[in-house]
Amino acid sequence: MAPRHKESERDAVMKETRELLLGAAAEEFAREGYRGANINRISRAAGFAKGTIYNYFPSKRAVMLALIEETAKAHADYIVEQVMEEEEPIGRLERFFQAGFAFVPSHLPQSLVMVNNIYGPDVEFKEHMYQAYQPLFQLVGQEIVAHGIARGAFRPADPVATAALLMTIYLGTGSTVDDKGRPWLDPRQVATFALDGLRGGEPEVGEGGTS
Amino acid sequence: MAPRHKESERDAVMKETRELLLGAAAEEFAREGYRGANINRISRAAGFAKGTIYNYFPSKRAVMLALIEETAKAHADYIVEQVMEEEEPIGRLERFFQAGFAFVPSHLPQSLVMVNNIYGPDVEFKEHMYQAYQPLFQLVGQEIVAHGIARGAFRPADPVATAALLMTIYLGTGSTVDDKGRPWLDPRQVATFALDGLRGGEPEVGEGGTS
Amino acid sequence: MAPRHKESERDAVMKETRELLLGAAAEEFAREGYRGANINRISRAAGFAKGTIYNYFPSKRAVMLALIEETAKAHADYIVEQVMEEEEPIGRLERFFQAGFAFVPSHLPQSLVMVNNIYGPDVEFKEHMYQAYQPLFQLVGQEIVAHGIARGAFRPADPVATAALLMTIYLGTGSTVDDKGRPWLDPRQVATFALDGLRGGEPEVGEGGTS
Amino acid sequence: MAPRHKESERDAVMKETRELLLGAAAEEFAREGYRGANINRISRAAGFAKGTIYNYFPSKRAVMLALIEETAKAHADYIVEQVMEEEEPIGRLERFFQAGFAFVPSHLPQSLVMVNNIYGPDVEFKEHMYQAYQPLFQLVGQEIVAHGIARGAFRPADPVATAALLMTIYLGTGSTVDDKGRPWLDPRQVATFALDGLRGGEPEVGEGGTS
DNA sequence: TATGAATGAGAGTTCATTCAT
DNA sequence: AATGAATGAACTCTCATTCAT
Repeated sequence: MAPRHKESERDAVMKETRELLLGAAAEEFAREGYRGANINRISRAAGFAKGTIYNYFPSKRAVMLALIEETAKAHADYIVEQVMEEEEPIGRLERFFQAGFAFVPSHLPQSLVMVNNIYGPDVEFKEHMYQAYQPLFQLVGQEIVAHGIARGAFRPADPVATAALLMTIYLGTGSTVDDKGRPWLDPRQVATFALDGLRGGEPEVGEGGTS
Repeated sequence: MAPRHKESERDAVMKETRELLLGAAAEEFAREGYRGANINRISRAAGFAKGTIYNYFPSKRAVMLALIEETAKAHADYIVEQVMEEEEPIGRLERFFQAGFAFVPSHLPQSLVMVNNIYGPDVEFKEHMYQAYQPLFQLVGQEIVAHGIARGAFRPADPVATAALLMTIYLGTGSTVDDKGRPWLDPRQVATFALDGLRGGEPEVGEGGTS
Repeated sequence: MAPRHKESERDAVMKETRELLLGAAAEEFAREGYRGANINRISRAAGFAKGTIYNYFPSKRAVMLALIEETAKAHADYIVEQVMEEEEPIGRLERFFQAGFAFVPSHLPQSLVMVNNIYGPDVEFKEHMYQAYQPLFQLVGQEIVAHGIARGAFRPADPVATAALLMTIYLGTGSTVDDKGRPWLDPRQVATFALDGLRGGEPEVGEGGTS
Repeated sequence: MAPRHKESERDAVMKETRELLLGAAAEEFAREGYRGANINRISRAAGFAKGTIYNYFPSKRAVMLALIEETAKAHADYIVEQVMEEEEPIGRLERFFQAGFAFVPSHLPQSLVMVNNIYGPDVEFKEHMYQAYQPLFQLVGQEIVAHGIARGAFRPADPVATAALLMTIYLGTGSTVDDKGRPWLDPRQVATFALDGLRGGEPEVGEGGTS
């Protein structure tokens, strides 16, 4: 009944509203944590009345879950674009870290929220994170780790688990940039660690014993 | 007025009550996060009425701050005892990781809380963590990193920052042992990374370029 | 966006809700005192859920402060209307006392709260009372006291301070009408005192003496 | 069994402890009001542990009731001593006011508490005040008011009610000395009012009207 | 008699969510 | 689709009172 472009116009408006809400949510969640976040404040910060957010998400939890998904997608797009321009394993790994360290400040609230969820107490969010990042884990596992192992550049290891490790490292590293800029962790050094780790020296440290 | 034994007996009881409360707090904070934690539940879980915890700590925040301090102390004692039995740098580093990986499961709730604070949104807690861990950072920085650098076992790096990095690595690694034991991160591999990283291959990855 | 009537209709409803809440607050404060008053009970007594009052006032203190202001305004309107119909100083003073003694029973809870604040321990409330009553003090000071002094009907005295005294007298007098109607103080006699006091006989009682 | 003076010594100590507690209670009640007062703080301020006050008074209410009684007694003693030195009605009235205005600052916390109770919401305290002050009301009523009326110095009035009025006036006046010394009410002027009021000019103001 | 740890009812306040407009 | 008043569960913190020592 209504003209078709009206429909799609409304769709566009709704999509934009949704993005505004998720952006405001990222900032609120980053600043206050999930429990401390105020959903009314999110809706207001996005420029809407407090009830509006409930037209887009059924609950506060659903906002976080949606934010996790969106961020994982954006993250994956960003990483893939950068990594696939390179062919060599070492080069891909370097690209991966460059892209990773660039992603964090350019999506700071989102990154903080992700890290918060990784190490936070909420099991459902952790699980959702894990699911949402599967595609990226797979891709990094295949196109960087397995690729490098196959070419003999890296020592053998589980590709997906290693991908998770790599991402966790730079996400965590990037997130320790606190207000006062106190450098608990040094990104450069972290990257070096990771590269050395993948290339491998002798294996075996840990419970295994020294003998 | 009262005999001295009575006084010290009371002190002992109060000290134990305090420990019970902090133990219950660690579990609650680990399970629910700071914001989600219920201070009445903590007091009940420790075996007391809900008001009792306020005879020991003036506020919920104060409970967390005290827990951070206690844990940092226990952590430092634990690490130092293990590490100092060894003389060789590589041996010390291995001991450090063994002790670290052992500390986490033996103080799981406390460790989860620490990690949660490191990556959580509360700036006061972060700051307090940093302060409380200074002694351990110093010690690890001196007795492992600087010690190893001096003996040529490790490549040069800032000792204290490196100490923070090492601890963050195993704390974070140990804390991803979620309910289902899903191994996002593999401790052994992490330790290998770290050891390789300290021993060094070529430096330079990250923004710095290859030059 | 919404039609204008809707807006003003909502405004009217909110205003009425506010008045209901302040009315209930006056009764609760009068019966229990500020500290003893239960803000949930206020909201319930006004016909709302306990949280509703927080949509109108940010705190319990704010409710009291608003009540002080509203009452001072109502009080001033009431007094002014009565007093200004008369021209002669003595007549105005009589009108003032008539209006005052009539105001108290017709706004009994509010009056009790005011007196309670005047003689109560809360300095912020006292200060707020003083500020809120300034307009009435000024008016009574000018239109009754100074007016009467200028015409030679009253002896010279500071108009504003005298206004405060007069009001305090009838507020206090009216407020001793306790549940059992026990007449500690007799309004008629009080008014006589005040009139005689203003008209003056010999001055001087008390420590000083003008000689 | 125990020697007799030990007994009376203990009585003396207990009496002093009681006085210390009531003194601290007066200050706490004056500063915080009854509901806001903290009974533990009272016991501490008196130099004892928080439980000690319960060895002397069965409850917080009982502390206030005892304080009312003690203060009324002290007040009566003070007034009677001053007033009875004079024979003439006017002289007695002047003495009464002098003594009254002197009593308030020399027993400021107690006076503030009394006034607070007179105008406060607690009916039991009001009642207790009224009972405790009966002896003083009777005395002032007889020895000043009735005495003066009998000698033709004052106009006829109910002696006891007038006594209550006079006391209320100077208690209230003295109690408006707030922190900043803001003079809502001027003691001198108040005394003049009262004297004139007793001596009488024309009667009739108030609801009766003159017409 | 004095002590102070323990208790638990109760209060102020927050905020996710609902729903009539 | 957007609004915001209303709701009430839930939470932190206070403190009068008890009682074993």
